[in-house]
Amino acid sequence: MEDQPSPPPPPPTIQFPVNLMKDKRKVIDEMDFFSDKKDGGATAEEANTAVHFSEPNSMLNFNVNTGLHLLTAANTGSDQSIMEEGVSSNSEGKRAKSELVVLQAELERMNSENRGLRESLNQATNNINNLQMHLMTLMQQQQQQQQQQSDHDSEDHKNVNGNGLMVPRQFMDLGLAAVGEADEASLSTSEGRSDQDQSPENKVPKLGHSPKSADQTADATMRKARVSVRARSEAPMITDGCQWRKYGQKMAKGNPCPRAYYRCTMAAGCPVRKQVQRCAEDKTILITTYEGNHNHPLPPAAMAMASTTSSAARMLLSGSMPSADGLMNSNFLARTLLPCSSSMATISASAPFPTVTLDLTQSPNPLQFPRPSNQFPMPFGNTPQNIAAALPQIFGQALYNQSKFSGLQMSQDMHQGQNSQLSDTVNALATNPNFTAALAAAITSLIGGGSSPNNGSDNNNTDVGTTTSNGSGNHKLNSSPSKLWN
DNA sequence: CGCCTTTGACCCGCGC
DNA sequence: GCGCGGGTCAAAGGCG
Repeated sequence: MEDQPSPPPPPPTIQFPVNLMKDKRKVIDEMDFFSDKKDGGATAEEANTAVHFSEPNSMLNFNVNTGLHLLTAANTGSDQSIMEEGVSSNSEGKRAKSELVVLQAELERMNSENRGLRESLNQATNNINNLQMHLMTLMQQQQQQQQQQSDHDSEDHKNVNGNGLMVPRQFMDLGLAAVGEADEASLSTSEGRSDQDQSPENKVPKLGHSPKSADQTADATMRKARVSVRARSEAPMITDGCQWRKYGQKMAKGNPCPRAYYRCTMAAGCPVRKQVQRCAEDKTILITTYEGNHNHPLPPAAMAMASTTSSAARMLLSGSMPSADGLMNSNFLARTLLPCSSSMATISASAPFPTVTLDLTQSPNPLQFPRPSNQFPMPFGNTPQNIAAALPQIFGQALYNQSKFSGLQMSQDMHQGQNSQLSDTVNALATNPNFTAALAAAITSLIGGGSSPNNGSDNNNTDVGTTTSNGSGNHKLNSSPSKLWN
């Protein structure tokens, strides 16, 4: 119904039918049978329109509340007016009806317009979130590069495992010897792992059960590391930019609401799963649990959650191998890495899998962290769309803090010195109310038109083997990106 | 007709 | 070994 250019002024809704009627009348005038009726009707219409154009808005109001107004007029008005209305009650009723129709049409039009505006607003919000995400990813990349550089510069402050990957000393000290390798495996599991006809990744045995290789252990950990998001939402699912397909639903014990299982269908064999369940205590709270890492490039909106889950998994890997020490360390991490949101982010030791739980239901604006210079405020509300986009910031910051905490981070001065442009950009973002413009400028200055935003390698996507012919028998996957954006 | 959801069956791990 | 619960599969049906 876009044929009408949706004119802004209200009057046209009244004018249109008039013109149409006049035009039609001339044509139909040939037929006597219709001409009589049309004349009668037309006169009534014309009378209506005449009234409409001659009368001020008060007339419109009068017509809106026709019935009530007539009664009040009957109570207070003169007899003459009553008589006149009685005589012309027919045409009055017609006029009221037509006006009602017109108003309803107007209301409908405004509703649809409102809908469209809301959609575009959502889109704009998503775009902003995506841009934020890109900026965050770039920052993380830069930090990683600096970490690698600092690795060469000051080796006495770091632990380097056999593969040359840096491992936070803090975590190594807690007996997490496999972390480094696991981390590496998780980051690039596609590297020549034509390993034994390994069971599908979703059937990885529980950790520590069998003497698997470190790679497998890492895979299992990455697979099992989970990010749980609690958010208030009426929607059945939070919008995270990914394309999901429901593959199961179960009644979970202790919760009257069923738990739905989704798998990412943006690429064949993508191991990412998510579970969606309403909170038993408060059904307005939606609990979404993510698991795994995407093995494909993602649209910007989806990179948010991908970055989050991957970052969370890495954080868990760094701090919570399934040992008591690890889990204790995780809780320590949760408090340390997310100091301003201790009630918001928790790492569960009781869950069968290491799980980061983000509770976004408590604070009215939980994303407004007290922050160092490289953290973003989130000028948005706690909507499901924003939650997804907010998470990578949380974990990005967590990773940043983690690396800094573990002594891998270069000094803040050095960091800022090398990233003066970045810091300026971020500060501009933080202070500029015109966030979108500032963000666009920031991205432009940062990227300089160089990097492609949708490159799957620029986020935390683990390149989990595009060749992994997911043995889970999932062959009905569709990779058509037809509904990427819900 | 293809894609998606639904839903019962099945598998697996774990505790008793 | 058995039952329970979580997770996944896959046939069937719905929908656009």
